[in-house]
Amino acid sequence: MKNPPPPLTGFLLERTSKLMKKQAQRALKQANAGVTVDQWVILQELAHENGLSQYALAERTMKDPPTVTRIIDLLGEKKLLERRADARDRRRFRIFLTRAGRRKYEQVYPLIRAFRESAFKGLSANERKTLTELMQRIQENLKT
Amino acid sequence: MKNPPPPLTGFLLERTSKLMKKQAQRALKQANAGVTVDQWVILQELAHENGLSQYALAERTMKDPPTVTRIIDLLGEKKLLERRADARDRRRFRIFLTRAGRRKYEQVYPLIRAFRESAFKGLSANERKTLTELMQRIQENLKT
DNA sequence: TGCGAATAATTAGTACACGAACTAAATGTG
DNA sequence: CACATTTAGTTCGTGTACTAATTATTCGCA
Repeated sequence: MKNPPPPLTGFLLERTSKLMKKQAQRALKQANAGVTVDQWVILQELAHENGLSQYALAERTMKDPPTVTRIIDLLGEKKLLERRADARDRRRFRIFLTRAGRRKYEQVYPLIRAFRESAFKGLSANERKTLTELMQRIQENLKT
Repeated sequence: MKNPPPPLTGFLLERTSKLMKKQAQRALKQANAGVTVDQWVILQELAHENGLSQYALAERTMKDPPTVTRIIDLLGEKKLLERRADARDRRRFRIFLTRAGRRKYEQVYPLIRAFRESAFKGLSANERKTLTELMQRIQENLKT
């Protein structure tokens, strides 16, 4: 059986996003950013709203709670953020960037921004909008 | 600092593909397919061309050689494929589906097909084409 | 008020991703 | 032929993903 390769529309998306993540990771490493892409996503959320709970972070980053726990452990070891107990709900932690964490965010942000620019280079505003819409519709289809 | 969330065009792609993979995984599990998505991708390539080397499989599936090694180990344990030495190049293995492997492929394929249909439901042929083109252009941008 | 259900976070176990370093075999060039 | 280079595959270490199960706390509601 030697048919032509199947129409990999499904994996086209996966491959593209995988490639994007890999290249972003390289950019971070080459710049000695000291954080991974996934760690940076957490920093980013906190930079925009400090004091989120781990569950909130998990939702916003599309990661699972155990994954967030681990990433926060790692970022905590690097002193980029800290857990503080929530006074009202003792099950919960609220996560805060440290000063070093905010500095890290501000240092790395331009890199990520430049990376995104290069990834979407040549796409018109209209095409970017189309892309966003298509992604949203696919996500809707999947959220049965 | 409580700005609105940043424009996550980069992560939109990642999130969509992550969601897609997660749901595909669930579909496989619910049907007791006995293989993961990544394992299935390998089976699929072999179903279309049996006897590929591990490097060829790595390229076609966008996975790294160590990853392919591990997945092939796992599929080998399940007796779905087997390594055979290449007579001409003793460094190389050629990977062949077993009869059980081919049966597995044929059993799982309709599931995957249905899943893809549901993911892209409502997208016109034109939109699918646009999506493919945009993915390709982004990939080109990244392959510098 | 009390007790079952839901929630926040963690732990454990398996699978995948990726870089780096390694082995063994094949290839190329002088 | 000799020796450096390349290639196929593996091993190792770290980081991420997802499921299931566990603990502690809070909520819902009779």
